[in-house]
Amino acid sequence: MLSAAEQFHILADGAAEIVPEEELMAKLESSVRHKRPLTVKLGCDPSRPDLHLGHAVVLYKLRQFQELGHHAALIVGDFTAMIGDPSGRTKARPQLSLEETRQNAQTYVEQAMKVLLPERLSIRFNSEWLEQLTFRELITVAAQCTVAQMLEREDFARRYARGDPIGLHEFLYPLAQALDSVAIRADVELGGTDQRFNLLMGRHIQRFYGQEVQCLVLMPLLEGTDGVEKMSKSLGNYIALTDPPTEMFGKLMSIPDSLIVRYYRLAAFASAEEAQKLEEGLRSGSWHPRDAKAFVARRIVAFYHGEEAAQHAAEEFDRVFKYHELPKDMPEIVLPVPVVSVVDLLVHAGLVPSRSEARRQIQQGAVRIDGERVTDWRSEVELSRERVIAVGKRRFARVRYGTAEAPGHS
RNA sequence: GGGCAGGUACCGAAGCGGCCAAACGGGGCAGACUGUAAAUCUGCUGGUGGAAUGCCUUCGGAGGUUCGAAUCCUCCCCUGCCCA
Repeated sequence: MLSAAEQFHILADGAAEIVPEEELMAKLESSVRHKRPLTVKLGCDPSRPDLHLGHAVVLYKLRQFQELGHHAALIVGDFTAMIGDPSGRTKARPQLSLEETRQNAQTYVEQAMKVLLPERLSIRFNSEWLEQLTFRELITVAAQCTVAQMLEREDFARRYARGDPIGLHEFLYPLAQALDSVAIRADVELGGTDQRFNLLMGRHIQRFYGQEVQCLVLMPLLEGTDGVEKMSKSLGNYIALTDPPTEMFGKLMSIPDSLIVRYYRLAAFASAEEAQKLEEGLRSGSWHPRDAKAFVARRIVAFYHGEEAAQHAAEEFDRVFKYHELPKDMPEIVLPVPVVSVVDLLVHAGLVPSRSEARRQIQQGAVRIDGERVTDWRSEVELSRERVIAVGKRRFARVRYGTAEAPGHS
């Protein structure tokens, strides 16, 4: 087992903030002394079971705790997910049935396991204790906070100032999360920096229950592929852990140069030293930004899909974008008619959502068939031989004529 | 419970009887430029349509007035502010 100081060094690496540092150090020391692993909590929201690289930043930190012999506790917020957002305003918290919650939790865990270790891991559902909570107890807990304190939370403050609605129950969610910490007697809670308030509430409420309070390890928020907003599914700037290799690689290549080092650090889990080397290389010019980005992308893809897939994805990417060749594999569509209009072709191939959109794309010169740009949307295509159609730079399909019946199975 | 201001396309926000599928900005998509990008410039951005001052759906919901409504009226739902 590593010394407390060595552990601290590893754990602090990459963290945006540790609150408070001395306390974590003390906990680690006591852990080493008594050979008692720390319980490290990470909450997860099963209403959105698709994990992306932003989640991975925190998950990886949790894994580091595991590697150091500590115990990871994944808390599935099934209770809050079941309640949802009664006002129905936020789509972020849809109301889920118990079954949906279970299912989502399962896929969540499956995806999380791409980063976490299966050992020293426990998965708990917070309905286990929140369901039992009495109204009396809820009021007692709620009494530990003032409205002014709640309004300190940045998004509440902002929404309040803007005159946006805030549901009363929203004030209860931080408390629920804090009660999770109480329930499992968390020593440490992990989260993104945007979770600071909620995690601090855990300390507050733990103290109320006379427990030793948790430390916070806050991880930086990873920007999405747009390079500005934090990565999130609703903004559509995310890279999912389940994205296939080529797609993952492609998305990674589209991030702005300014994020190369950051992604290397946060998404490829490079150490501070490695990141510094890359940064210097970029500055001195010994690393071409494009190559650096590909290097980072490859390392990330390799983490989730293996070295071979990463290499394949990199080659495929070069083929399509660098040398403007066709991708090796693209969807193959079989149409039951020998001749179709280009517009129908695009729609049926699923390359475009509507006929109007197909027309627009053609008018804008985005459509190519066998490399030939299509200029007239009224033209027709003969499918006596296989055709390769491309819409824009990244949408491809191989289309040929044949009977519609796929190998039947029902 | 009362008063006031609001609810418009993916988001923000104009429109306030016909010229509105609805200005503008953001986002998205496409083209040019590149290193794949970013930045920049340009175009497109409800559906249908061999493209029409056409048809269909859309401006919180339901009715109504009108030749015609996002725009006027009635009721209802929702949000914010103020008062009680």
